[in-house]
Amino acid sequence: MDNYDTLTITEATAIQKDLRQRVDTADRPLAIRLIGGADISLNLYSTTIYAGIIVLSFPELRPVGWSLVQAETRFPYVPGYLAFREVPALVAAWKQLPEKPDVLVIDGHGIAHPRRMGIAAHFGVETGQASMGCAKKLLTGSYQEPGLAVGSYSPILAGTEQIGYAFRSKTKVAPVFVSPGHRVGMDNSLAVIRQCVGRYRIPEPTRLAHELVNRFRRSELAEGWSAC
DNA sequence: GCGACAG
DNA sequence: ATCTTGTCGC
Repeated sequence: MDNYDTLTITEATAIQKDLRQRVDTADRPLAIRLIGGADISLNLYSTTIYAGIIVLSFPELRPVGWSLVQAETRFPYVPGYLAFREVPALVAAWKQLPEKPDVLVIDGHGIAHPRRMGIAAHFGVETGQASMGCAKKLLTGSYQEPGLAVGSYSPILAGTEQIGYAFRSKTKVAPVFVSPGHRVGMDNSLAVIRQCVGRYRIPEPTRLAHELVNRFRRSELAEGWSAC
């Protein structure tokens, strides 16, 4: 229950079904002072992963610190089971943060997942922290193309159930897909991401986290915690 | 059975 | 996920 490396897909599926019963996706007033971005980086064919979390002031979106952790993963990348590969390292990076952000945006989906337990929801339930997902590609569900103007959005549907939003972060550019993780509601997830848009398609939390872990993988940064 | 398939 | 330069389009 602590090491995911030897799990079978059947066992992983059972864990997702169990975690699903504990997710809290109710909308609520969010008072955000700090927001985090989480991502991992790796070399092709390597079992070593570089996980990182960057913390930004909100709503200014200025980096205030980060946490980096190098780890080994045995669990392969299997669509629908990304959490079993990346969450352990992200949790280690999370625990290392001296001050936790109010909401963590993770690269990947929240409940926009076949069993409503994508990496962001999984991480949130496991740590008890508010989290949401922001992915570059759809995993499951369908959506109508949002208007071409920045800020446009449309719901991601799984039958009649809404599981997220397709959000246009840049005019005439492919949308990003956001969804609640834990302790963040559907509308909350959209409101948060709207306030995280900088000059690029990828919202600042995950964009900066991606940049961070890549520099870490290339040995330009050291493992551990650092303030900006 | 067939196609789809986060990072 | 990662490897990479130029090039098309607004």
